[in-house]
Amino acid sequence: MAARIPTQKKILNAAEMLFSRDGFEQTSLRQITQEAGVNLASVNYHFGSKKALIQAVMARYLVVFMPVLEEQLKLAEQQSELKTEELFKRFKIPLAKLTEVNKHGPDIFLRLLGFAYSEIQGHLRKYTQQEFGEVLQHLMALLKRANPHLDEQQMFWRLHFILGAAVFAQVSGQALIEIAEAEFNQKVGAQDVIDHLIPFVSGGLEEA
Amino acid sequence: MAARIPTQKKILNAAEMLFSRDGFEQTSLRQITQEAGVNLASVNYHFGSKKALIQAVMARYLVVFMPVLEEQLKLAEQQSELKTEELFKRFKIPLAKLTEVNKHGPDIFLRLLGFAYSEIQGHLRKYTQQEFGEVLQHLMALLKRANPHLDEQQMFWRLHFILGAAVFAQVSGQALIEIAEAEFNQKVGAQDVIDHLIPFVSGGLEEA
DNA sequence: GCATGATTTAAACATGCGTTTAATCTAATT
DNA sequence: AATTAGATTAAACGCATGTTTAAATCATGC
Repeated sequence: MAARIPTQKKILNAAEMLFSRDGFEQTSLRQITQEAGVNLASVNYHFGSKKALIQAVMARYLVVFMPVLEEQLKLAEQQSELKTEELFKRFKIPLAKLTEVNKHGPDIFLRLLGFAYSEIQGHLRKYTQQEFGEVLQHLMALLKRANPHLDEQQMFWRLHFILGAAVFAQVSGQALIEIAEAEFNQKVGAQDVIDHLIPFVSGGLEEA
Repeated sequence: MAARIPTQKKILNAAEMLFSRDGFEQTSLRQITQEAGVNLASVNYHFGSKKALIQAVMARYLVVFMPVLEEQLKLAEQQSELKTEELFKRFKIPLAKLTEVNKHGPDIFLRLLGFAYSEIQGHLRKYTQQEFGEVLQHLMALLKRANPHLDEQQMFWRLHFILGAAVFAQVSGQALIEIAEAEFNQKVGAQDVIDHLIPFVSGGLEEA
């Protein structure tokens, strides 16, 4: 018993935990390797660089998340009437799928994504844009169909505001959740935050 | 002629330019002092530390912005009917006042504020909260009056989403503005971004 | 059971940061 | 003109980071 966990997985798990808690830049390789119980040099041996490790951590979730999201958007596309809020709600399905990667997969992934966007590291922006670009354009097209009363410029800015609200909610997430829990005396999960977020961004986008 | 500019002001100007362009953490004292044409050690001599320099840069704008904002909120308070969008629009007055500090004062201040909130440096969070806390609570109370249909929890989360959208818009600001200008063939200022932001956050907040 | 290639290890490397030091220069006062 | 307090300077300090090195260890196939 005590199935031996390969070094790479040990590193990925420790990195994921620390990245999602503190952010990419704020987490050092020394913290990661200590947490993982492996040698400092093994990150560069197995992954090549910190950048590559970050991408590997993201990849574990993206390969699950992306196809399911794309599938959901295709389903939405086939419907005759297209409502904004319904479109956003479809994000919940690929998100829920991430529990298969990790019990707290959805929470972790959203926080990672938040840091990926808020830390303006070029390589990460390029990477996520590369991974997300197509799907985001798909989403944009559908949102335009659902909101024909908005012109290109309004749509452009509002989409980025939405992104900002979502990212900020995740990055400030744990601190905010703790405040909310203390304030309202009830447990709050990342999923609950999403449930608050969806009507907000829908209302903001649809506003005349 | 060629009125001699004191070292402190040279440092503040250079720091402000670099901080608002790249963020606080991303800007080193060596960059600042080189840009200002002064010695590296003079920052610590005149300001004590980098932290203190950051606060000094913020202070030049806060001392102008805050009293005018508070004044506007007081005016809003006296009105019988309180509309969300009108409340947000009142931010434009203290913001416009910042042109007295610097021609691009509003743009610069908003970006600085964005970085102040997105970079989770404890001391900055504490500082801005200390400066802003009272006014933010004032705003929160007024928004509650304008939106009696929302419960405490909805209000809590939506306010933070709004903050996120605003912060993100400013931090990603220059990149987004450049994209928008290329896309729509017209000049875009930070003020224009605000004009797009206000209906979005108003709609999002009011949503049933 | 040994040879070989993959892995792990401790140590050093190179770089950049904020800060401090101590000497030098400047300008006003006596 | 000498003194003195303030301002500036070049250099170094101490620390943390990601990365690289080269030796030691491990595991696997013959």
